[in-house]
Amino acid sequence: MRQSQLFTKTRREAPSDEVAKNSQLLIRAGFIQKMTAGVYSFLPLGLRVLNKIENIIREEMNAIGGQELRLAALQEKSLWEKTNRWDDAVVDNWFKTTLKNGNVMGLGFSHEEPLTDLLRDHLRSFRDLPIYPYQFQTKFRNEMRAKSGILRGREFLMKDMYSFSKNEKEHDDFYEKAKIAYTNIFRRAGIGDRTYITFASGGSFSKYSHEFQMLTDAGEDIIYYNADKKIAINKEICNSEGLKDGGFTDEQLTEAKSIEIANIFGLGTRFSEAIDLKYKDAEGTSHFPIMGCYGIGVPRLMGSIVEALGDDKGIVWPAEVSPFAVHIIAMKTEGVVIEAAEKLYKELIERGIEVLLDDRDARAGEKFGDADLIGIPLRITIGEKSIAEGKYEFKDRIASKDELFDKDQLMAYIGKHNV
RNA sequence: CGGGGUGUAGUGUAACGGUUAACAUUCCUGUUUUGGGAACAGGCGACUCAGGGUUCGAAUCCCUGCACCCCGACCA
Repeated sequence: MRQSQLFTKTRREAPSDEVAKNSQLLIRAGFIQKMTAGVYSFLPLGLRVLNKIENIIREEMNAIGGQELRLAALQEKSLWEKTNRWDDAVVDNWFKTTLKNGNVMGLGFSHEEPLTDLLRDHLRSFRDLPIYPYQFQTKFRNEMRAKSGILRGREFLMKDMYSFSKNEKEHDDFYEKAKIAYTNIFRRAGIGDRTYITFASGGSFSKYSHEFQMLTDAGEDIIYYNADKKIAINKEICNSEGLKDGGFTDEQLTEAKSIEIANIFGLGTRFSEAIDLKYKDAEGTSHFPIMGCYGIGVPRLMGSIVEALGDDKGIVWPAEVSPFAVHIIAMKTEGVVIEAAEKLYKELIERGIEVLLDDRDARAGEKFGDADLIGIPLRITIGEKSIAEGKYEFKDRIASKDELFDKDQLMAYIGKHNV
């Protein structure tokens, strides 16, 4: 991509109503735009990141047997009445809308009901289990108060997986696999070192659940964690009973603010019973599958990465989620400089590397400033100096200065850090 | 949903109840520049959120609405 053709532009200042670091940087760098409170549009750069994150999640879900599908966003009343989740007194963040014929429909805030209902058409025998359908879908939640940029929106993309198992053991085995998959996701997204599997309350479905909490002051939760053992417990259940049930012994626990970027929990047979989803075992007896639910808010993960890694100059993207792998800065728009930059640009693209080429007619300071703000991890500066030496000026986003590489070194480095 | 605050060019800010609503930046023209947000000159861009009211006169004061932000509660 040529930066001169990118329709988004950076800005020096964030709008005054944006207070959160994640949305300030993402708006300034041209990744997102706010439509209204809690509702953001994703621009070309932002969508690239969203798609990168989505693909990491997809790969990890597929790796543990997930099958992707896509349910409808519009939800019908009668189905949700079966599980007693239609009434606004029970679920207070529904968005509801009325059809021309007067029927009321809801915009899905979660999808346990429609998926369970869908499976009534496909699940017959114990041979059909276990199954792990999942989707990426826009969720609508009528939050009392949207806040913190893209960390808590009223409309957001979510990956939600649901597991259907024959028995508790089968469910537990998968639940553990899901934990590992999630751990892989956050490691690949560059925040593994500060994300903790956190023993937490199970809400209305089960006594306990597991949250993936990333340490950040921008978060809304408080957890107690132990960095050495990589364990944590949510403050809401950090009492003698919770500690005992979570298997905590006498670890030193540190209190910290954190954000819940994912949550997994067992649903038991609450939904399969209410919606009457059954299968027959080898003896021909009917049973309700044991269900589990595994969610990740995609924009929230994106915002959390910005919160965690961004510095005073801008965003710092980990390699796997960066909108581009390499940012080439052409110091001039004419002569040998732009020729050399174009040549490298094409060469890298031929090697399958995603490159953003800053070919704008702008001054060096502005280009470097924008590059820092946009946060692509690898930067190559093409100018007369290095061309004369036959070298490439290379800089990691978080390094303090450039290094001079020859072509082989450069390609080797990019190959090693490109994903 | 309770409490508090704020709405002025694309963005950030200013303007005692009193000129043609100012400054910076962005953007456009031109000249000179060209390795960490250049200099000069010129120019575009605002019914001051909406609707009422007070006043000789309202961006400014009052009322209503809407929107946004913050704190809290809530977050299946």
